[in-house]
Amino acid sequence: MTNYWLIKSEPDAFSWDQQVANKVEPWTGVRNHTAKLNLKAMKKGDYAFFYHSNIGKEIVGIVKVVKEAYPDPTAESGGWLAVDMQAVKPLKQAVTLAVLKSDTRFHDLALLRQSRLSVGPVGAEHWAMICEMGGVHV
DNA sequence: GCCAACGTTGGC
DNA sequence: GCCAACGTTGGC
Repeated sequence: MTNYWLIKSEPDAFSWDQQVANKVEPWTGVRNHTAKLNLKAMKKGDYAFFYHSNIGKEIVGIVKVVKEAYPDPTAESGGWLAVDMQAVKPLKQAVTLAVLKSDTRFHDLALLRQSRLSVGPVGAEHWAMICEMGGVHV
């Protein structure tokens, strides 16, 4: 059973272009318990949207989980977790936060309901709709 | 630059 | 255990 997620990154700190260049990237630095639980629930092969917060405020690409949760090497303590993400493909057309907010079908999307959550789930229906809007299929 | 949301800290 | 103060995130 494949699950779908959305992960946020400020492009100033780590952008989609860097994700593509690096191919596989350790997703570290999550310091929020709700987000950590989401990381823990990720299975190898799950897909995630790559969202640019602050600058762009749009979904720009798709990544997949290639390594399930393991202790975050950037945390000295606290039991924080990381996963490894691999770039899959960019969206042909970025899907902006403004568009998602203006569409009532997305009102219960975690991204909109909890704006500060950096790792959140995406329902299968939402996933399919956003892929269609982005002009991609996985 | 401001502010809302929300998590964390510390006094009691 | 409650809650005020404070810090951070992220949209506008």
